[in-house]
Amino acid sequence: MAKGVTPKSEDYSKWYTDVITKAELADYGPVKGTMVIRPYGYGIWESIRDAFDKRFKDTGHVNAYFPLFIPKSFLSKEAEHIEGFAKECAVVTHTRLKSTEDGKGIEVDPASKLEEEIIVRPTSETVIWSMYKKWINSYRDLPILINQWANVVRWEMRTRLFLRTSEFLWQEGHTAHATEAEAREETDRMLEVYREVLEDVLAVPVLTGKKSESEKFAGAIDTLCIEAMKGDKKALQAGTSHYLGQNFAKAFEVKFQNEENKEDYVYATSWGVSTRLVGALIMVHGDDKGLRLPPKVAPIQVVVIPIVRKDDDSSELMDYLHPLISKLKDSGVRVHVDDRPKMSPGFKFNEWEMKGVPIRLEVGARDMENGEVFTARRDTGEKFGLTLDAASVKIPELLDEIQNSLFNQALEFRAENTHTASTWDEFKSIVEKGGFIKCGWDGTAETENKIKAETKATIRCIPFDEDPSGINCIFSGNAAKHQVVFSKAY
RNA sequence: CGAGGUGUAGCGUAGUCCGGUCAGCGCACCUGCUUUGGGAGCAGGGGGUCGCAGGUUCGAAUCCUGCCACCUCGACCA
Repeated sequence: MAKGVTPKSEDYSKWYTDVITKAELADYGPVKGTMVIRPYGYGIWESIRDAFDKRFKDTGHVNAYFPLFIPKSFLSKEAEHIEGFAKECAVVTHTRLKSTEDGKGIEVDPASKLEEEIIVRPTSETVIWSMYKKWINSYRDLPILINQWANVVRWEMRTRLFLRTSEFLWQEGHTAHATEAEAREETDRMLEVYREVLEDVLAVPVLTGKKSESEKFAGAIDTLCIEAMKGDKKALQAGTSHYLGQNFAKAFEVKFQNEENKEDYVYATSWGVSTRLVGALIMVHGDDKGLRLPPKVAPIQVVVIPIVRKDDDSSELMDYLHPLISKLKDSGVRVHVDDRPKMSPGFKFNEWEMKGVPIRLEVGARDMENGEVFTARRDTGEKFGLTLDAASVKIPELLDEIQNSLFNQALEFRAENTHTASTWDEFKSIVEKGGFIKCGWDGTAETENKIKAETKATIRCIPFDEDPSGINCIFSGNAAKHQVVFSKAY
């Protein structure tokens, strides 16, 4: 591994890609805009995925899998929806390759052209609702609470590792309900699941709220969202939960008979989070030494680095450590012993710091004599000795403490960079400095567009706890309809 | 699709103006010895059709032509 990363303050986006490549989270794929998630990065995703999956199941959902390929005709059924995705769909037009005339190359076989082209899913609403039509007849068939873990493809022009790639992994929940109230309740419930996982597991504080008309999902009635603040003070949409009303039910003619024996269209929701969350994790917690992982998602929570000098007996050291390591493992701590020979301890320290491991234990002859392990915290950089006996109890406590400390650091950072603006000049100067801006908005798309054109800041959300009474629109000066949060976003 | 820029080893690069011991350097990699508490040292070693295809020339990484690829910047996207 090469030396350090570009400092955050010098070039934030360079810092970001440096951390990803040097911590071996991901690499660029051979096709532009694609990404290989390497084992260490995938390990983080697995922790995130498992945390969500458990909560989805706990709230009554089941997993299923729908096809990657969608008939082109499906995409024309919900006008707004297709409008939103048309420009980024990959299309399958042929089904075969053949050798070229000279036998040296390979080319598309024109004879294999498809009658109806096939779309690679950019999201699965359409396939799923085509199936729900077959499965739903009566209110007794409802609700349907299905989630799928899948890859989707959105042919993006400008990509960034984890934040926006042509193909990404995600989870998409698609539920069908008999009443609007029930569907809206589901939308709220899943947003709350997202908030909880982000804050309690990823240690990323988020704002919760609703998207404005122009920022909402194509095809939704309402889009609820969680928004995080990255280390560059810009906003990152971390998850969305949509109330879709009867839009898709009408497009796919999904009707059911209700308890009064009347026919009605089904009410829908969809909600998703993606591998973008790995990017959020990096940007929210990382520092100039690399990643800092919250213990709950860290593939390795404690790394042990034995320090073996020339005449030392390494097996003696391992005997010394063994009881501690097995006690930690028994209490569910993910421990890794880095016993690679011929690598200096200093090199290992830096490497594991780059990879964001929360706790490092250095153990050599000196510690053995003292009956200690030398402990270093990744979040604060603090170092101290722990007696061998105390360590097995103290380390799990320390992991909890680090989890909290990372959350609190991020919360503090957000608080420092969240401002209230009451005049347009004030607004503009805060946009310059970066951060979230709380202010009034008259509720019109016109105002929203003008603000975006002039400052690049967008409405990130209308927070649930807004209080628009007595304030005016930051731009038009009219009475505010909402109190919103503006920010530049990724 | 509009405007710039770059292609030399896995990565980063020198050389290109002015053809000729220019195919070199750093990192990484391999071997050996000495090391090991914050990115070890020394010695030796492997690896390159100089983006591709033509052309000019006694001779091309270098000059000419044509391709190709990628990067950066401008069009409501987890």
